[in-house]
Amino acid sequence: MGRAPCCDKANVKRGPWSPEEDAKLKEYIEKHGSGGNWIALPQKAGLRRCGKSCRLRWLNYLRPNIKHGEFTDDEDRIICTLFSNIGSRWSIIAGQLPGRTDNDIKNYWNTKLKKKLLMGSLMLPNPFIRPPNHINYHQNPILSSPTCSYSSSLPPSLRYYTNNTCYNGTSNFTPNLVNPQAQDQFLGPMQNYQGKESGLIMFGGHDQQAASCSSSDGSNITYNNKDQVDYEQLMMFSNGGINEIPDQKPMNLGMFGNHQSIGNTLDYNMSSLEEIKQLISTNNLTCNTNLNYFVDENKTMYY
DNA sequence: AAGAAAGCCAACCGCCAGCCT
DNA sequence: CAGGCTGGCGGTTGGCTTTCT
Repeated sequence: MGRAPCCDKANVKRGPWSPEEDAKLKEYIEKHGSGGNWIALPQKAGLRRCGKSCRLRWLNYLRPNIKHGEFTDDEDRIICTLFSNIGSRWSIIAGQLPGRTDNDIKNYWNTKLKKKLLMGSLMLPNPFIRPPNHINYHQNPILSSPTCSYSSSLPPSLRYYTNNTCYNGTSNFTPNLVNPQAQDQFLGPMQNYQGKESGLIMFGGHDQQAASCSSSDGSNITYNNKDQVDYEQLMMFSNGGINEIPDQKPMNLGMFGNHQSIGNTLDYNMSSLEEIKQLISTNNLTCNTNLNYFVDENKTMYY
């Protein structure tokens, strides 16, 4: 037997809220509060709506001090920095942006910010993306390879490098790039920064709103399932090499998109979820390479 | 000018953790 | 302790708007 529905769907109104409904809900909550029971609220307020719908309407639209309209550059940077640290924890991110809702931020990220970042119009205080003068191509065996090429239409700091020779920490190898066009989709800025190892940024995910990186794109980064990628294959695109990671944490590895976790067994000097939350709560939003990832007790890596 | 495609975002869906009985 | 209920959350959808051809 399936789960009982939270309301009688045949008898509740769905779709956009009318001004009259908004007024009823607002008036009721301002007078009585939600009473800690959203399921019972619509009946008390005289609304033919599902309790969940009321809650969402209140939180995302009606409650006081909601900020609508354009996001500022500062907000952009905070969202990107937090996303690179903790992933799509929209409610946590929203907690750092007074007046913004998780839904707003999620929509903004999916529709605009991801693209803005990709096009290079947003510079981040982020180790993934370095100003052009910090790139040292010649110390990077991938980027100094004669087979390396990049998309010149993008600014240097955001060029997507493609390469037929990669380095796995020990030796060069030729990856199995099935679809040459796919290379541009998953090879993010691979840069050498002040002697540190290169990073990889993946944009996109699997759904219609994601930019790229679908499992059908022919890339040689393969997904074990919707949420996981094969960690070692991902590492192959790191200049640093797998063996260097645990001690020095040289990897600037970020994932932008829907991927939530990467299964692995590496024993990092890890940052816990609590530490991440602490970081957020103290507003120390400067991106730190130590916090590009963390691993939970199940050894699932989060980005 | 009109149809198609892309963008945008409010709202919905379903899962899950935590509380309560 | 088990099971039901609820709120909270992230992912997804669908329809309206805007832009492109």
